[in-house]
Amino acid sequence: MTEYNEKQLDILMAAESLFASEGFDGTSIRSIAKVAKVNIAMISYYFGSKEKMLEALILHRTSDMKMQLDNIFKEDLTPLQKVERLIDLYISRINKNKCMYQILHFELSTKKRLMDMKSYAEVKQQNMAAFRKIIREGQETGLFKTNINIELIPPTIMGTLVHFQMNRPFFEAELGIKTDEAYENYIKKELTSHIKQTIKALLVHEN
Amino acid sequence: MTEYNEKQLDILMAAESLFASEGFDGTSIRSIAKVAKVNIAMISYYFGSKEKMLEALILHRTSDMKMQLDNIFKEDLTPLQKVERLIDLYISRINKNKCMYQILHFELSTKKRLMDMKSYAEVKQQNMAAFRKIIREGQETGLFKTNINIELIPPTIMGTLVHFQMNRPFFEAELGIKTDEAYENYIKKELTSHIKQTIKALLVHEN
Amino acid sequence: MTEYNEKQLDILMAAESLFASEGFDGTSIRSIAKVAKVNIAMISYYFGSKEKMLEALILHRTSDMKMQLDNIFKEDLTPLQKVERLIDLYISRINKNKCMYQILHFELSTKKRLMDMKSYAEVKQQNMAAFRKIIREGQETGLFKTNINIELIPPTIMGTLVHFQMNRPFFEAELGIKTDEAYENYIKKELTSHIKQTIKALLVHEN
Amino acid sequence: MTEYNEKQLDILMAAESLFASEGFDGTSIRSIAKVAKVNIAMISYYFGSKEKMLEALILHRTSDMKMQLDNIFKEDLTPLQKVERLIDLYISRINKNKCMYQILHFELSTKKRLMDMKSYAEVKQQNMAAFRKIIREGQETGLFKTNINIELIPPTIMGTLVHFQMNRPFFEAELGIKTDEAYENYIKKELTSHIKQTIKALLVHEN
DNA sequence: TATGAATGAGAGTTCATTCAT
DNA sequence: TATGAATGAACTCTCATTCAT
Repeated sequence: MTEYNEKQLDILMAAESLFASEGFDGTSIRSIAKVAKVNIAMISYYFGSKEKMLEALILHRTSDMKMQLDNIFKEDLTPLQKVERLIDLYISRINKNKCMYQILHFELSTKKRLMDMKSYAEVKQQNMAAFRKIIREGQETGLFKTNINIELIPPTIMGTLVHFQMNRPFFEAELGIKTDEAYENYIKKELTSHIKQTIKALLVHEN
Repeated sequence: MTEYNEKQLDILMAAESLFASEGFDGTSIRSIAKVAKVNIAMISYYFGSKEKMLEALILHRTSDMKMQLDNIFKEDLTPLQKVERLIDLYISRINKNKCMYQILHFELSTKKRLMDMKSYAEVKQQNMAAFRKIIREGQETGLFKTNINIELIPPTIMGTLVHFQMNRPFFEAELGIKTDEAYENYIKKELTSHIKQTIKALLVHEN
Repeated sequence: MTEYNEKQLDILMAAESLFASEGFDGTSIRSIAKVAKVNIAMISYYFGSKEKMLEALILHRTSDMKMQLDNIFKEDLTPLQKVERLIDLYISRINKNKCMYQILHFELSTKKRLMDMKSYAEVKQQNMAAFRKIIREGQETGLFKTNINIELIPPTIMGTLVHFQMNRPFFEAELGIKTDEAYENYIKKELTSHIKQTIKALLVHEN
Repeated sequence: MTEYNEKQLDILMAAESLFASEGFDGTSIRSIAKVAKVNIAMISYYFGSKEKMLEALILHRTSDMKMQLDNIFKEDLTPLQKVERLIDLYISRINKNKCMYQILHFELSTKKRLMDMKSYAEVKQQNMAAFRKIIREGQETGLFKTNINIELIPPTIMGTLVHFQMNRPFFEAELGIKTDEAYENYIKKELTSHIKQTIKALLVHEN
């Protein structure tokens, strides 16, 4: 949870944006330095290396994510309401951290990054654990079906959302959406609603 | 639909594998040449440039995908059976072309590849069209619900599957899977079953 | 004085044009083959190498030049008339062989071409000899001044002409000339006249 | 008029010498780096690219040339003396900047260098203007002939000189000159004298 | 005789990083 | 602490040439 000074944050934000749009290997530290308006040597100087800066960036962002779950459990909600709240949380988080998810999504899939992904793994484990807890709760009270594979619920939610984000040009054409705003709106309304409907159909006995 | 000779295919397959695991920018033509056991100059010689080789690769693979849909419509199946067949087709296709999907997934998401993605877009449009047709058929016969967003069904299927593929290390740990074979098996059985169950829950009225 | 077949001549002419405009090192055998519409391997096959083709080209063109001098001496002309005829011959020859002179001009000045320039040197020696002969003739008959450096007359003629050719963009601007035709015309009239006037002033006593 | 540090000047001088003897395309940046005893990457680092370095070199040298003309007009000389002084200036300048003239001479004649030659063109225009001014002055005072093409005087001077420089091997043989020193001496004495005599014969009425 | 396929060498350029200050 | 200068390594691509047919 190291604290970064302003220049360091400039670098991280420039890197985040560039890594997301150009990929890690496709981004040179020169371009990062240019966007962040700092000296080229600063990156190695502050973070040690390009790779270590990526680690720092991921750590920085994922540590943000960690402490948002607990609130859901504090309120007095039905299991289904909790699931819906969790879906809302997912979507808003991914929307907010689009760039970071883009990076994670790709970098995790290449075998060469041997970096310390513990932090991110923890976030995912927490999510999984939260889901498991809520669903078991719903199953115990007889609200939720029991013949379901709990571990595959989060990938259904996340996967649908991420797929929709990453194939944006296709869906823009398919759905006749033209502006950034309209796309974000579609996600917030239609896609969110669809995902909730899907998970609900999977979990809850019909009427 | 150009035909390639053996060496050209060697190059394309080496590139496919490396691009998938290292990314386009992370892969040097030297490493491709090494894996394909050809001279470095061959890549430029055959394909013009690294970038054009990627285009050729994508074209080569996506043109493969195009002609597999029709069979489903020829058989005499219920709409639900057709949907399930379609899901099977998706999964086997993605499993078979893991590398290409990995590449497409990333390259499509970076803004810089302006290459001709028509071929791939057509495949996706065909898939979407197939789904639309089947689901409308099911709706007309009263089997399927009508309050669903058809366009978001394919991303649900694809997204779930791709997410599971790309976060493999996490799910391996979470599910205690250790071998490649076991992971593939899990996809073929549990994940396939989960996706079918999900889509069915979404489409069909509970009895 | 080897005879070349049609394809070989195509190659030589393509090479001549490209060498003149792009330089020897700036011209690839690929581009020559393209312009000449022959297979790339033909150049090495016919001429042995790129360098040897240049030699062949120079030999081919300079051997053309060799046999044009004698006529002047056959006619019954005054020494001054002979000088003027020689100047005309120079200018028409350089105009006709612009490309070759451009090439020679450059290639001769780089130290690295160790090629056999005998043929071209012979042409120059012949020219020099012709001049010497004519001027001595004029001096003996008292028509020409005797305090002149005969060896420096040819470079004065050639130099003026070549300089005008090679700084064409500058003189076009300076003289307000806009078309190829007008430039050629200027050479044929004004420049030729100027050179003759210059040489005459140098050689002949003002009456 | 940018100032260059020592290493940059090393590079420029190495490049000048190599470009002159090998041509631009015939010179690799590796060889420049070797001669200048700097790292290969320095050339791109300092000048951006090989081509830009050539531009920098030309600009550097031509800007030197610009400010040498004025002195002639300050002194109290007859028009003929001024012409002779101008010829001396030309010759010494070309002798001093042999390499640069060699480069300019060739690069200007290939169509592909679209670089900013303004600086050099200005030098030439200044020269032309100086000549025009002096000759008109001589014509007005009745010293110089009026039936002459002023624009063609500079190319006569320059052309003769350059031709003599570029065909050095031929003239060495023809004149029996064997050393660098002797050749330079020949230029300073015989050639200079010949050019002056030529221009004088062209301009001035005999005795 | 003629050629498409293939190649090693080398081109210019950019890279992440280090070093002296 | 901060940075401009500098660098070796690696990059993609093109070169003239050769070889098997």
